[in-house]
Amino acid sequence: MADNLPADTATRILDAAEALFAEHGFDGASMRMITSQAGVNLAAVNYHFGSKEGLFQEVFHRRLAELNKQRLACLDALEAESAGAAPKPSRVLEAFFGPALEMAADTARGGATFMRLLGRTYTEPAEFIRKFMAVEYAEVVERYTRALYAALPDVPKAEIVWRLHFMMGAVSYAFSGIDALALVTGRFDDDPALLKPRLTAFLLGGLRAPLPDGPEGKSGP
Amino acid sequence: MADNLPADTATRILDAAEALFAEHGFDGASMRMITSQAGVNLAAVNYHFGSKEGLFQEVFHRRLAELNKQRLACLDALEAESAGAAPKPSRVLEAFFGPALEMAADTARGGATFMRLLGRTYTEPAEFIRKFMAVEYAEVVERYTRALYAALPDVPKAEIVWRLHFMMGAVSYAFSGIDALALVTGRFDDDPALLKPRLTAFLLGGLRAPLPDGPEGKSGP
DNA sequence: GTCTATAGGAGGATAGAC
DNA sequence: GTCTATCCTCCTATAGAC
Repeated sequence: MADNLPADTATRILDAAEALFAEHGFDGASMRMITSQAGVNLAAVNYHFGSKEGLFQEVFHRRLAELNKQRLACLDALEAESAGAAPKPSRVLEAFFGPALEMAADTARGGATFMRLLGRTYTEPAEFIRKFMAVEYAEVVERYTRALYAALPDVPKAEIVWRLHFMMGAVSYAFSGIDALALVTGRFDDDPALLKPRLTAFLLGGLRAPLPDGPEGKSGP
Repeated sequence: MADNLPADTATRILDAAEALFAEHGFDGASMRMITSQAGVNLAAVNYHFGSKEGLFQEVFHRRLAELNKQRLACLDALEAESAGAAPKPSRVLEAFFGPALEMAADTARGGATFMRLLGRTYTEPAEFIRKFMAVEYAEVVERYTRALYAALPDVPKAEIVWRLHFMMGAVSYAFSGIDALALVTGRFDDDPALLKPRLTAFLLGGLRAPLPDGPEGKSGP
C-alpha cells in the first residue's frame, strides 16, 4: 500500500479497495472511487476480478490466507512443544490473536487498514460475505475450538464457544477502531504496543471467568 | 413492529426502516425498500424526516432515549442504595448492560431488531452517525465511567476505559448476531435467557482481570 | 491487456396536484 | 398530509476501439 515501487494494476486496485471498503463499507465505496484512487480505468475491476463482489472477496482472501496460515503454524508449534499435554489457555489465545494483532500493528504495509475492514465486516452480514468467510475460516476455527476444549476441560463446550464468540467481538471492535467511546471520554492514549497486553489480559479474564449461574439462579441443585 | 393496531405513517416508516437498516445497513437499505415495506409512499420519508439521514437518526433516537434513560435510572438507584460507598463492579455492569439485554430479548416489540442494528452501527463510522451517537451517549458514558473508576480503585483509569471499550465490542457483536462462528461450529444453542448470565460472567471476568505487564515485560522495575 | 464510451437501471430528492 | 410524476445523479457492467 505504502510501497513506492509501481505495483501492477490488480495490486493497485486491491490496495485502494482495501482502504476504501474499510472507510465506507461495501456499498459506500463505489467502483469509481476505487479505480480513480488506484489510478486505473473503471473497467479494470471487472476485467481483473469479474465484479465488485469478486474484488471484495479477493481483498479478504489476500490477507486472510496469510493470517490463517500463521495461526495454524502457531498452533502446530504450540502443540508440538506441549507434546501431548494440553497447552495453557493463555498460549492458545496468544497463538490465535497474536498474528492478528501483529497485522493490526503493521501500518506500513496496510495490515492495520485491513484489520479495520475485517472488524467492520464481521457485522455486515451480506449473504455472499458470510459464505466466503465461512470457507476462509473453517480450518482455523475447527482446530482452535478443539484446542480450547482441551485447554479448559472444566468449562462446558457450549460455554467455550460462546466465549470465543465474545472474544472475537471484543477484538473486532478494538480493530474497527471507531472509538465510539473516545468521542465522549476524550481521546485516550492508544499506543498500539499497549493494545496487545491490554487486550490479552481482558480476553483471558473473560475466558477463564467463573461459570455463570443459570438465568436468575435456575442452575441445577 | 409486530403490533396489529394500525400505526401512523411516521411510526410505520420507523419500524420498517429499523428492520431494513439492521439487515442491509444504511447504504444497502433504499428508501424504496423502506417505504414499500411500510406501505407508504416514497415521498413520505422526506416529508416526515427531511432526508434518509434524518430517518436513520430518528430510528436511533426513538430507542436510545428510552434505553439510556433506563440506564441512568438504574445507576441512580444503585448509588442511592450504596449510600456513598462505591457499588460493586458487577452491579455497575448489570445496571449498564441489563437494560440493553432486556431490549435485545424483546422480540415482540422490535427491541431485538434494534439491538442488532445498534451492534452493527458501532462499526459503521459514517461521519453523521458518529456525531449523533456521541450526543445520545454523552451523559450515560460520563456517569458510568465515573462509577467504574470508583468501583475499581486499584485499576488505572486508562485501563478501565479500554476495558469498557472491549466490553462494548463483545456486547455489540453478541447483539449483531451474525454468528460468524456459528457457520463453522454448527448452530450452537442460543436461548436468549442464557445469553445474559453468560455475557455477564464473561464481561466481569474481563473487567476484573489481573493487570497486564507492559508490552513484552517492559513494565516498571 | 487496457482504454473509451455507453448502456441500463436504481438511487435520493422535489414540485405540484389532490 | 399524502400521492404521482419526474429530475438528475450515480451506480455496475459491458461492448468494442486501440
